[in-house]
Amino acid sequence: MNLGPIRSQSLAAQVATTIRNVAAAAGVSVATASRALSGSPAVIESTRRRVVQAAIALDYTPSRLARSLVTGSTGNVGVILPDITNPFYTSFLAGLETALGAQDIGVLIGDSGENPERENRLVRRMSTQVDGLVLASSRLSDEQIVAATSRRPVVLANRMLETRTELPKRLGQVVIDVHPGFTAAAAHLHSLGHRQITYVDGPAQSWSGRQKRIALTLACTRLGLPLRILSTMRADFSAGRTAGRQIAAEAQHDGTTAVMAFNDQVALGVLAGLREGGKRVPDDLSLVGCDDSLEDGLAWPALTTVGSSARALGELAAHKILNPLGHESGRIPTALIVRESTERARSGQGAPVG
Amino acid sequence: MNLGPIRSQSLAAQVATTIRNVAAAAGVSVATASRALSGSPAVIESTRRRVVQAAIALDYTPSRLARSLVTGSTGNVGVILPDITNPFYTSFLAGLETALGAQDIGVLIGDSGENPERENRLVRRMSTQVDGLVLASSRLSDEQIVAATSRRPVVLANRMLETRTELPKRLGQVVIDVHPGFTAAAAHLHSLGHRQITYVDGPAQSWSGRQKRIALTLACTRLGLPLRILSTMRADFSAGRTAGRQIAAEAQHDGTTAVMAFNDQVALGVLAGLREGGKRVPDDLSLVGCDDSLEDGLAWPALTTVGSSARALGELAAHKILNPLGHESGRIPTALIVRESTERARSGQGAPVG
DNA sequence: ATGAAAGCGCTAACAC
DNA sequence: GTGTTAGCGCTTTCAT
Repeated sequence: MNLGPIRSQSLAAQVATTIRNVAAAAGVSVATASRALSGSPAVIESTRRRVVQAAIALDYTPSRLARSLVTGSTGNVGVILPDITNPFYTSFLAGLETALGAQDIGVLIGDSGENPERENRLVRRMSTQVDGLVLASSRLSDEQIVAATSRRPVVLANRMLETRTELPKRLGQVVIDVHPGFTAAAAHLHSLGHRQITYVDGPAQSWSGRQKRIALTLACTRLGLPLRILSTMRADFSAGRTAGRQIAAEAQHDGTTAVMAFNDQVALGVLAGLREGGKRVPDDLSLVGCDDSLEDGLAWPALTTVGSSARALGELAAHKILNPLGHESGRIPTALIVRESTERARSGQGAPVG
Repeated sequence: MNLGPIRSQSLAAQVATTIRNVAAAAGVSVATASRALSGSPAVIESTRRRVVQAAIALDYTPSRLARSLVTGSTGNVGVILPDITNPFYTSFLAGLETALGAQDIGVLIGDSGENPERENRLVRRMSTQVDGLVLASSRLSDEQIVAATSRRPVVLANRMLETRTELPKRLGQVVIDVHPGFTAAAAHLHSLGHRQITYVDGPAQSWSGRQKRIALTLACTRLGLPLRILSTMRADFSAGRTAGRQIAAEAQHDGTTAVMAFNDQVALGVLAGLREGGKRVPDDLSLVGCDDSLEDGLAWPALTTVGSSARALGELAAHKILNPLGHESGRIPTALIVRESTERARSGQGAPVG
C-alpha cells in the first residue's frame, strides 16, 4: 500500500528525514513517534517497536536544533580558552570534553587569544546555543562576567571574582590551589641550601599568575628567602628562554642558585636559555616548573615541578556546569613533584662556561 | 505611553529577550525588525535606527537555534580529532578555529580517542547542528565516511579515501604531502654517511602513517639505504622512549646510526630512551623527527625534523569546508629542517656507556 | 495509549 | 516599506 509520494532519494542535496517521515512510516502520529523515541512510558511496547524500527530504517537523526528550541536546553556547553595551543588548556579541554561527552553533552570551543573583546564576542555568540559557559583564565572584567551570568550559567576556571562583587547565582568557580605546591617548592629549595631564588613570572594581568606570585612571595618571606621576580609578557617557551639567558648572565652577581617558573613551558625555555648561557641544570642552578604538563622524561634533566592536574580542573568544571548547585568554589590541590632538575646548592659558582 | 506589560526584570531565571520584544519596543512588526537587524535594504533608515536602538536597549541577541532552524544553515562546523592533547592536532585546531572564527563560524569539537565507534557517534551527534564536518585523521571506514557525506559536507584532513571508492560530492580532502620532506631527510642522512636507518613508526592503521612509511621506504630504496622499521601502538612520547631504549641496546648489532621518528613526540621519546640506554644524540646516533611541532630549542639537542604546518592544514581545511567547490585535494608541502640532532656518522660505534 | 494542535524564535514568501 | 502568514522540526499540553 502506497501512502503518499515516497521521498525520492535522488543524489541531489538530501532532505534529511524528519520525525514526520518516521511517524508516517510507522503509521502513527508525530506525537506518538516523539514519545516512542524519547522513551515515554505512555506508549505501548508494540507501537514503540514499530516506531523505532521505522526510525532505524530511515536512518533518522532527530534535529537538535528543533528539540532545543522547544525544550530550551541545547545539550551543549561553550568553552573559551585563552590559547588552544597551550598544553595546560589542552589538558583542561580534554578533561572537560571527556566528562561532558560521557553525558552526551557537546562542546563548542573558542580561542580568545587572551583578548577580552574577542572573548566577549565569543560569549555572546555562544550564549544562544549552549546551556552553560566555561571560561578558562578569563580576561573579562568582573562586571562582564557577571553580565554573562545573566545569559547563561557560567563556570570560571582558573580565576575568581574579587569578592567585593556580589557573587551572582549561576556562577561557579574552579581553581587550582597553588599554595601547597609553591610552599613545598620554596621549602624544598631552602632545604637544599638555596639562598636566592629567581622567579620567572607570567603575564601580570592573569589571576592565576597573581596567585602564584602571592603564594611564592609568602612562602619565601616565611623562610627568610630572598626572591627576585622576572616578568615576562607571555608565559611561553621563548619568554622563558630569554629570561634564562638573562639569569645565566647575572647569576654570579645576584647570587641566584635556583629558578622557579610560572609554568613548565617557561621552565623549558629557561632550561634552554641557561644552557645557552653556559649554565647547567641542576649542577649550576636548580630549576622548578609548574603544572606538571610535561611527560616525565620529556625534559632533560627531568623537571621538578609544582604538579596540578589541568585535566582534573577540566573535569571539575564539567561537573560544576552540569549542576550549578553550591557556591563553594572547587579546588584542585597542588603538590611538589621532585625530579632531577633540583639539587643541593653548590657553595661557589661553578666555573662559567662558554 | 505604556505598551502592554513591561517584562518584569526579576532576579529569577531570565527570559531572554526575543525579536518580538524588540519589534514591540520599536513599534514595528516582527518581520520588519528581522529585516532591519539583518540589514535588508528594504527597510527605511529611520525605522532601522529605531529597531537597532531597541535591540541594543534590550540587550537583544538573536537565537541562533531559531534562525538555523528556518534558514537551514547553522553557522557552525564540527571538528573531530583523534586526540586533543596532541600538539599536531592542537595546532591544526588552532588554524581551523582562527580561519573559521574570522568568518564568524563556530566550532564544535569532539575527541574520538582514535576510536571509530566513538567517532561515528560524534558524527551523528554533530550532524544536525553543523554545516559541515572536518574529520582529522579519521579512523572511519571509507563506507562510513561516504555515509557521513550524505548528512553534511565533509572535509577529511590527513587522510584520503581509497580511490577505488567513487568520490562523493561534498567531500573534500586536505593532506600533508610527506614525500618531499621524507625524501630530503633520507638524502640528508645518506649524505652524512649513515648506512642503516631505523624508523620508529606510529600506529599501523593510520593513513598518514602509511604515507610516511611509503615515502621513506621509497626514498631509502632509491638510495640503496637499508631501512629497519619499528612499530609502536601509539605515536607518543612513551612509545618513542621504549623504542629508543631498544635501539640503544641493539645498535651495535644491527649497525643503526640514524633514527627517524613518526612525529616529534615520538622523537622526543626516542631521545630520552637513547639517553637512558647510554647513547648520545647526535654523537652516537642521529635523530630526525616529523611535524616541526616543537618550538625550536625545546628539545636538546635541537631536533632535525620533517617540517609541515599543522596550522596551515587547519586553515586549508577551513577553506575547503567553507567552499566545497573543486575536488582537487589540498596539499601542504613538507621540507626538511636541519638542526642539531643529525650529524656525520661516526665510523665505529662509540664506546658503549652504562 | 494515541492524536490534534499550539508554539519555541526566527525568516521568507506573499500581500498591500 | 511594512505587515500578515506560514512553517523550519520538534515537544507538550489537552482532548479523546
